[in-house]
Amino acid sequence: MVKRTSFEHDDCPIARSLDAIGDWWSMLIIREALFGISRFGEFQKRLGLAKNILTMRLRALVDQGILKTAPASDGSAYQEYLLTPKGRGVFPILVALRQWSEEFDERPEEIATILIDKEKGKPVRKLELYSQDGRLLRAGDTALKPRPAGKQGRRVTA
Amino acid sequence: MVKRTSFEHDDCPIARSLDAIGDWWSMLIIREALFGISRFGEFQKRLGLAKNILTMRLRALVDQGILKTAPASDGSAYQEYLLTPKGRGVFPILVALRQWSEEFDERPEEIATILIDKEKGKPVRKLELYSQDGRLLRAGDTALKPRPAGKQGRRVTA
DNA sequence: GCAATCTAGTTTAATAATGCAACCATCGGA
DNA sequence: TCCGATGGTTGCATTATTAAACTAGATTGC
Repeated sequence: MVKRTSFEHDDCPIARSLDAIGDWWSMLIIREALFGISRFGEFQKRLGLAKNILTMRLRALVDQGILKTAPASDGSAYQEYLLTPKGRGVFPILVALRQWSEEFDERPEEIATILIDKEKGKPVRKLELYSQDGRLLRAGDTALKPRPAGKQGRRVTA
Repeated sequence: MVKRTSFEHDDCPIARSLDAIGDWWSMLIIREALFGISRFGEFQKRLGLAKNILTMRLRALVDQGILKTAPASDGSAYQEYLLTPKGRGVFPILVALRQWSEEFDERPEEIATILIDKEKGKPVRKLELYSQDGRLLRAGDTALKPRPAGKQGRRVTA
């Protein structure tokens, strides 16, 4: 059985996130949604994906509480797809992906857009990870600790 | 997963990142690598993926400059896979994925690990996005600007 | 020095996930 | 009522992913 292995029940939070939004289209759909896209047709036109795939992705995102459907809003009798707080919470992930590309892509000149802050119109800073007492942390400065309460499998996957 | 439409030449940096590392396994391979895993067999054992897929993923990651192969190191005559700076640059993306799961997962009690800073042993802060003058930015506070068309200027690596 | 085993793959066959195109249903307007 | 747009669904061909079997060189045991 081939069964695209699901990470839904993995105890690694990264795997769990990937299970939810770790495919090519879901992230891009959320990206569009963050820019205000809400209609089926708009998603389809801007992303250029097959409609059946879009149908499935939207349904999955709704099922997971990342999007919610609302009955119309602009007069038309159709529905629209709106981000929930969980969906808006994906924003930092998208920023991280964007910044990685900006920093390491071999042809950054092909990147068409820059993320700026609306108020000043200047590029945003790089996302950075800090300790609770304010030190800048890099990968090597961090470690994983088993989650305290509860006892469950020890498959400590990084 | 069919003709897996490639985003390689898309001008959106998010799409470009996803094209490079946006599949389940690549991210998880990099996650393991960040924790020091470097051998084929170790990756295979810890991730439980098919070996042929691992072969292809490792090769793709090497081709993209995310991993590099080094001839042995622990004595054995085999090779190992080491992260390049580009590979280590994925760290914030993984942190973002982890934190999204921690914040929004429906069964957070199933998450086995917590990311702490080594020095103090305390959980890290949440990744946050700041403007150049230090204001905390949310999705709605940002916008996209076309990249200043132009010369070969160095780019937004800030 | 020979067999057993470990490592790092490749090959194969089956199955599951896409992509594309065509089809269907509903709504609003003329 | 007919027409076009929106929001899907269905079929079919293509491709990806998988588990499992197989290979070949390196290492270990004896």
